[in-house]
Amino acid sequence: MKQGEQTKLSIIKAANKLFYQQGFHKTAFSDIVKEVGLSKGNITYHFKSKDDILTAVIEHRVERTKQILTTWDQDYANADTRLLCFIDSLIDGKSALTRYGCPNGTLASELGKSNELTRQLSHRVFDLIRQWLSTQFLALGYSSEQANDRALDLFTRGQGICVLAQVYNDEDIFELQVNHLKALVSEKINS
Amino acid sequence: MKQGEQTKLSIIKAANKLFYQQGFHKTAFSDIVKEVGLSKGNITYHFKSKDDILTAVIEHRVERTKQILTTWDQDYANADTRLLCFIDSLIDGKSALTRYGCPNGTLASELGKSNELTRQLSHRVFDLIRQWLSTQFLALGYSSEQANDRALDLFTRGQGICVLAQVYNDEDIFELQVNHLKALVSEKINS
DNA sequence: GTCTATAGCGAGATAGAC
DNA sequence: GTCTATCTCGCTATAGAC
Repeated sequence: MKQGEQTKLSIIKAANKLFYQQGFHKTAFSDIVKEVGLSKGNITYHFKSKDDILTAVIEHRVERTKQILTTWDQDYANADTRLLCFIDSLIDGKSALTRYGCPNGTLASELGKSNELTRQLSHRVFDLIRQWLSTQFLALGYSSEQANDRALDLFTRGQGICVLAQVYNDEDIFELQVNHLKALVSEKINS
Repeated sequence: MKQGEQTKLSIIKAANKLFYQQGFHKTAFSDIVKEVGLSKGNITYHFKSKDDILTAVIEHRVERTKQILTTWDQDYANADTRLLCFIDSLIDGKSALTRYGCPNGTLASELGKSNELTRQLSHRVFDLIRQWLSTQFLALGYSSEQANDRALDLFTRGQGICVLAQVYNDEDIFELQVNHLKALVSEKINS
């Protein structure tokens, strides 16, 4: 990787972290400067505005999500194992998810209010995950329509749990509720 | 109501609307000034800072929520009717809920990241609703523990639906998913 | 490609007349 | 209690040296 690309990536990672932990509007350009440890001018050289950084961050999240889903596809042969793997990944991230909410959900909530462009970008991450979930349920033997319903339901509940757990700042609520989601995977078809 | 109180209320209502539609950090003091139609100095006379306005807005939401729940308690005798009324109120508000998300959920998501005080204030609105839901399920014959579970589940799903519907900007997803929630009320006990 | 310096604006908050 | 005028600061963005 070229030096410029490396710098760009470090900026994206720093911004990604701050947008997640503080929110987009609360995060100032100077916060990113501090976090990444380079000069303000240098960052502006790579991204001409804060909105440009935001776009890059969301693109980065899209790519990262693709990677993870592909890895799961490669590592696990069975759809139910994959789905449980998805759910376990929520448990693994419970500390951050409880403290800051879902990275994609909270960003979408914040930006969706005012910014149509970024709402559509967030939309893409959501689609990736929904489609992947739907594909797994399809492999489990559900009909196309049922699989979509299951995927949407599982996803919706995951988002809701993140909101509630954050409000109550309670990892136990998070873990308990997420474990309930496992029933959605193991339930009998047409039940 | 005294004149000062009236003015205070109009400021709170304007801020409430803007915090909902734009988010807290995106809403500038001057936005509130424009919305309420009074001078900047006058607003500062009633609330010395933006954070003060925020606190008042949340208090206002708490009181408003109490009012609504009390009204439902008075107007409907049966717990299942009350619960359906809650769900129908979501359908009624689907346009705004899809466009801007849940007022309490999105505010909590935004503020919970950084501000412990306001996270706890949001917490109060959530508790009111959760407790009320739990009370209704208790009246339906569920055990105390089951009633709490049902309430949390219903609430969690409602929040998740708001997030998804906002991301996709799709009122149909919203209405469809919310209608699914009615099953939680009419399901047989211990099912 | 990275830096320092600064421009220009709008934010939140204050002072004081009426 | 409401207004106008103003202050100060921190924000995003730009210019130009190295």
